[in-house]
Amino acid sequence: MDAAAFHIEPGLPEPIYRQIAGQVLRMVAAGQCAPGTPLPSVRDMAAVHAVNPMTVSKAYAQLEAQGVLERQRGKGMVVSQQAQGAQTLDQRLAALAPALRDLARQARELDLPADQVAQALQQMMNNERKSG
Amino acid sequence: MDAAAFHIEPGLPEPIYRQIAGQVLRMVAAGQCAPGTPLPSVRDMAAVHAVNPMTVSKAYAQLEAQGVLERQRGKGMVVSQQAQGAQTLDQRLAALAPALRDLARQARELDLPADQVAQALQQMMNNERKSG
Amino acid sequence: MDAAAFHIEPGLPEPIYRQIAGQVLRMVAAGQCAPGTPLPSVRDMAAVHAVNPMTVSKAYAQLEAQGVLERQRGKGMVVSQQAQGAQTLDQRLAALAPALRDLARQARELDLPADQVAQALQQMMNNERKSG
Amino acid sequence: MDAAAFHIEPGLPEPIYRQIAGQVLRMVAAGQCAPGTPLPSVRDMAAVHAVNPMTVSKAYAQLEAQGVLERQRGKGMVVSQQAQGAQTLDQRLAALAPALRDLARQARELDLPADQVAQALQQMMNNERKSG
DNA sequence: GTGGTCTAGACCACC
DNA sequence: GTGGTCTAGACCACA
Repeated sequence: MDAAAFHIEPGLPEPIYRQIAGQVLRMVAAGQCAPGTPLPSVRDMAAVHAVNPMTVSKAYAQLEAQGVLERQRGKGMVVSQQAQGAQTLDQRLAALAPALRDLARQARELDLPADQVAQALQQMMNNERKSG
Repeated sequence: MDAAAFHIEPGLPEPIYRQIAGQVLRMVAAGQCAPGTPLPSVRDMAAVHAVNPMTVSKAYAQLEAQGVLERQRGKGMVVSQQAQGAQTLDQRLAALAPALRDLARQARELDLPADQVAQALQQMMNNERKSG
Repeated sequence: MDAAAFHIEPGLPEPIYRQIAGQVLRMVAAGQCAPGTPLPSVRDMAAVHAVNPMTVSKAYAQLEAQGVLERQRGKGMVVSQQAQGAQTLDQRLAALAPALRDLARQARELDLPADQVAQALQQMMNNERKSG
Repeated sequence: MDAAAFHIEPGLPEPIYRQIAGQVLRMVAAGQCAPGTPLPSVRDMAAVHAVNPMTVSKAYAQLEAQGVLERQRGKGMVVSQQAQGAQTLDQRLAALAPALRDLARQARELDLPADQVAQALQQMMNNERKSG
């Protein structure tokens, strides 16, 4: 897992440390990084994204407390052995549910038809897969 | 526009005053309240949702600064004449785009197939239409 | 003194009733209306400027309390006999002093040279005399 | 930019938070503080001027919404990169125009000669430069 | 250390 | 009746 693989946007309402933690969480859940996979060092991550090292450290510490990461003395953080990676599709969909619910509420307030919104989302995901 | 028509959830990461402002914004954009429509008084809104009047006032003040609301001195707030209400479907979809983009990114990180996510969203919107 | 001679702008930070009272005060001080001169009726003033009659009434009441206006039963308000009209130029300049002080502070914060500001003000007054 | 550089007067009709915002605006426009310049912390400003922190915060929030200030999370507010600082003399004069117009109207209602008023203003500005 | 949010309550200004 | 302003103080989130 390279530091450059992360996408961080300061100025977003979501705090930086949570952006980092969220991405790690989701990538682990998707099975994109097996137990034992090393994470970018705090120093690297901070340098690459021009962010305060304490911010990166906070994200890692939180993930460690959740049991998603493990600290290997002298080596840094790695994905925990007990991290439940490669979850089923349903489990991962469930993880997305709150965000979906919030979006659905906003769409309804905008009086948008369900199929149009779903279609727009699908297109956006396909485009991102190609470009991003 | 009745105070009870608003849905406020404390404890959400999104601050209350922004929840209110967001809902007004979307309802105006959807054309659900034409220019001149009066808003619930600060005191009513605060009482109905068990919230501090200042919190409601903050939402209104922000919308006034954006030109969405107008203050009628001694009477209350109304939807501004120059507020761009009843926007086209495309405009409203565009207003939802940032939220869609964010969701798409999360879904991709969870390695979820686009059609599945879109389908889940559509179902959720249909269910909300019945219940909510 | 005709109702149309007044210039009222809602939406200005200065409250409407004070705009009215201020104009009467200054016009009396300038000797533009002698003691006994009748003022526009509350009803007329309110109709002409699309303002709440209570707002006009409040301005008049305040001026009456200051001794600038008198209520003549059945006839309406007139400029008071004891109103000190036609003040000297120095007196009238003194009345303008607070506003001048505030403007001077703003100009200083904008780092504007005194002569330029004074010149701009003089031009603006001359132009207004022609047009307004 | 030091907190002591600000001049706040409670009891003035202009609310305190607007006094602060106005001064920042004018100082930025005058180029007295370049983009990136840090502002006094909310707490400092509040303490120095014996004002509630929320009042200062309100001024800053409003300026941030206008794009004049930027929030550096965890650090404080700085003058925005996109803030249009160091405006030309004409631009700054234009910023003063509404205030000038209002003053001109009052002076005209007092039937004061333009040159006398302009002279009084110029003297006041020169005196302030010495003392203030 | 920084700013943000919210509360409770007071007082004012306007219509 | 309406909203606006300010205070005092608590608690949170971020870096």
